[in-house]
Amino acid sequence: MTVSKPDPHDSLVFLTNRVGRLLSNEVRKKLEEEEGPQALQPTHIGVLVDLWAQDGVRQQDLAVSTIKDKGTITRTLNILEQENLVVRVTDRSDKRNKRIYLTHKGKELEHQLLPYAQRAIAGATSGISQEELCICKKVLARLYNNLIK
Amino acid sequence: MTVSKPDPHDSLVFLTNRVGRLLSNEVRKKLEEEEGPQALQPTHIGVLVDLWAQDGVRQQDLAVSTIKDKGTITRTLNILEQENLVVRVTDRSDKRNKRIYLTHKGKELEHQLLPYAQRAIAGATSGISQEELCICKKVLARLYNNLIK
DNA sequence: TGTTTTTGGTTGCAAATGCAACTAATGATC
DNA sequence: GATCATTAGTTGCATTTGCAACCAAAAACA
Repeated sequence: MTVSKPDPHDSLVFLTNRVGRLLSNEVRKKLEEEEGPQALQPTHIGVLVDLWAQDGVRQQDLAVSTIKDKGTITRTLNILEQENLVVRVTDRSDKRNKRIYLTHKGKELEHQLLPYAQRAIAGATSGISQEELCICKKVLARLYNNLIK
Repeated sequence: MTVSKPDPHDSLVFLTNRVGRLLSNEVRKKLEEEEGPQALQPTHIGVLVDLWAQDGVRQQDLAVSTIKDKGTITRTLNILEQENLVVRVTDRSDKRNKRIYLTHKGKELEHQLLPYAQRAIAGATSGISQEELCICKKVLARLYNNLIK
């Protein structure tokens, strides 16, 4: 009986990781070309992305949603706070919690960054049909939801 | 004119990065549950994955294909060599190049690791139709090919 | 109410990473 | 053939990361 050799490059684990990193690099590269050296690390942007979806969340929530250690979140927020992109507000009803809010500058940044992400995606998706792309995103979203719980 | 607020969570950049990391973590977790603490880091496995597809390549090729700094590859290979998973062979016709070959142990590892990856994928893809999954992978593969050149 | 457990956030430490400077080998140009 | 430019790999350094130990606040329980 013949068993076809499994191709790792055909695996979802491989594909999502590589495409993810390549896309991030692409965004970063385009950003640097036009805006000069970037202080913001991928993780910093990852945290911001989650805050853009919803702010006022706790550090612990960010750790879970960004899939990072909570110590990493602490330090990332130190930097974002220095850059005046976010503020930490201690929860008065439960002083263990710190709620993270975007500043005006932090909210602005989304609009600045978005075009670069869109351009990177546009470049990468050229020659791929809209329907298939749409299905791909739908599947990824379902994978995401399956995995975060 | 109304512009719908862009949802970062709907972006390919976001989805591929998160799903990729979640899947990798899943594999790692399952692996540790059954095999105890793991010495191999994600990057190490990433290099191995490329070697499983084809070995005898140069360090520089690995740096490009794994999307990592070449210094990182040097150090990763130091560890993989210590673990007797790969060997470095200086190219006789061009002494700058070192060709990386899998050892027997290195080749074996693919078969050991694969079930964990497959189980992680099976868990994540439950409830998703085969066709859609197939399209998703096809699109990711095309994105990958668009991005690496 | 007093004690124990749990939870959110911070910090120390060791390992990993990207960048830039460096060395060695090859290729290009004169 | 000597000199200069390029390429592959290594190394030093500063930054990032995850883990584990820690502290403070709240919850659970007696």
